[in-house]
Amino acid sequence: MRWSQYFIPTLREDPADAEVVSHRLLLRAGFVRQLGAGIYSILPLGWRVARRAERIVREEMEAVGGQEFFLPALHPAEIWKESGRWEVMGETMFRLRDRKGADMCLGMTHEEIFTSIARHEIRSYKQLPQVWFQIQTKFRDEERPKSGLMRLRQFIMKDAYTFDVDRAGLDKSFENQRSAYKKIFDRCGIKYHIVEASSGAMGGSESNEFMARTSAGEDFIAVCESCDYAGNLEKATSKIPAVEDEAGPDAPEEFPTPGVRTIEDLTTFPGGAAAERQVKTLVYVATDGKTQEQYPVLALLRGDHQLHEVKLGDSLGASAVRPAQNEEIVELLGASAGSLGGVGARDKAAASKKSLRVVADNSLKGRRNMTTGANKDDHHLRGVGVERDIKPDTWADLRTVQKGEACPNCESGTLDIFKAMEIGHIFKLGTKYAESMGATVLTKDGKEVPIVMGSYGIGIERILSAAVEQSHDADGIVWPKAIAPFDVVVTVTNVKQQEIVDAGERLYEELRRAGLEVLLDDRDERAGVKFKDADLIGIPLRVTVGKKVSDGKVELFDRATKQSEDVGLDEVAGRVQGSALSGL
RNA sequence: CGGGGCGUAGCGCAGCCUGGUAGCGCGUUCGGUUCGGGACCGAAAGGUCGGAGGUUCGAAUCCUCUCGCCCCGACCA
Repeated sequence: MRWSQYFIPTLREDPADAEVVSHRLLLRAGFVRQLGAGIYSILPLGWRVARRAERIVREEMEAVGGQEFFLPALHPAEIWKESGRWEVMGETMFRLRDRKGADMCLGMTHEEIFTSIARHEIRSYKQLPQVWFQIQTKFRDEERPKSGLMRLRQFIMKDAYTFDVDRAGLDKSFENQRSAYKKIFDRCGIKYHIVEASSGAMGGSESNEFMARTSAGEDFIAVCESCDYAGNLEKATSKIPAVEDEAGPDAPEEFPTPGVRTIEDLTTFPGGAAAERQVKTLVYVATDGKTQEQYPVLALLRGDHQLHEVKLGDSLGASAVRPAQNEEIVELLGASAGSLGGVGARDKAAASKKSLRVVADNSLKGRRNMTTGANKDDHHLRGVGVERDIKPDTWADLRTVQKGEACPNCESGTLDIFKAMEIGHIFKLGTKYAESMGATVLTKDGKEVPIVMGSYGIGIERILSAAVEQSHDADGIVWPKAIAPFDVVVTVTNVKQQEIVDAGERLYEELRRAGLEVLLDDRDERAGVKFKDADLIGIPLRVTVGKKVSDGKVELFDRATKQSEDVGLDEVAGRVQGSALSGL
């Protein structure tokens, strides 16, 4: 490609609307342009990168038996009504009507469509397993599109689905996908962590997220510094030292605590208790995942621990949880936040005809002689035994892991916590869709069973964002070699000097013949402008053809290290080729 | 959806408070000098001031409505 003819609209100044690095650089370097909130046009340079990423994805999918489909983005409502997700997806689904008034939607994902193909065509265990995938545009009316290409309303996704006759088959398919994903992100030059994730109310027994570390990420993950343990904060656990309690009184004792509202207040109040000797009592309202009924929940934690709301929701099988309003709390327990406790809470709630669920964090197991609110304003109880006096309905992991705590998986490691963005997610779906949509096969012994499915996604644009987030400097993008828009840029420093131009042209041809993707900067611009632009768009290698050609030399410049070296014209092609193929 | 901010030339912004013929920088075009890290001089083109309605002799500026975008929060397979 000749730069003079190629469309690379670089911007000298930062676009006002771009906040995060990847957004800013992709815009400035001419890879994308915004059309609307969460809707982007991908320009030629950006499309080259996307196509290279897709190619890697395709190769690795095919390597584990994946067969590529191309499914519609426009779906009739019926199929979504069958799986029950026409309602579940709510406002996130783009909906429209055709000329006859029939409900339609734009696909957010393709479980339904693939399942419908499977149920019509797959009848026997002999046809399984199947691994199907596509690279397709997805539409999601996100409440808040943001951060450039990170949260889009229209985006390209590789979605794969596996179909197996039983759980064991699914486990194997899942493992195949997992290893394919590793290869994909390794090849793309993205550093990632595989974390255990909450599969939410959508069902599915197990899911792994592939998370790329970046401050622009939307999730927090906890990662062990010495072993390979990693978890999304909504799932991560840690080992914490146990607290030894002295034996307390035989029954809780109430005592007045005027003005005490917080855990902190009580630690300094005469006759109070240290935070780890208190029971923190939080009131939530949960929405049941199946019946959609709302009910109150008491979440109990150690005083110095923080609740993680997703964990609470998961422990209840709830589709949503929210903190209760103060009026609701008073109605339920007869006291305001600051004086709440689990002792007798169920009875108080029953008096107002509410059924209350009490969930306690695992760290409260066996604890006694603790202090907590008395459900009476300005009063607390001491000498409370959690099992003896509160009797929680459920024990669960509710607390938010903190940086520096001990790894739950190894002996010596501690956890680091940082932000990351989700670039891939693999799920064991099980039989959820097969059952609701009637996709069954006959087993060896003639039994009809639902197909066991897995679902696996990768956001293509997110590969671009993650790569830029992780690999850039003050001058611009530094593309990983495997997905760079070009392998090398040949910069002709002065197009008015024939000798330089001729040498550049010859080199351009030679490199192309060697099978490389080459960009020839043949623009009538000053050398400085060309260097700045080349740095900005992030081509891994630059060959500068300048005055030294009269000595038979050009300059080889490494974008990542900024090292340059004089190389003889006869050996450049070999050097460039070697470097371009050297992977990361 | 709640809170905040912003829509003025291709891009980045000023002008608005206190109404009176729309400006700056970058970019673009032409001429010249320059030519290895975003050159310089000179000339020029380019704007229904997001849209609609209103107040006024007169609206980018004041008022009402509306559309769009960004950020924070909530939300999120």
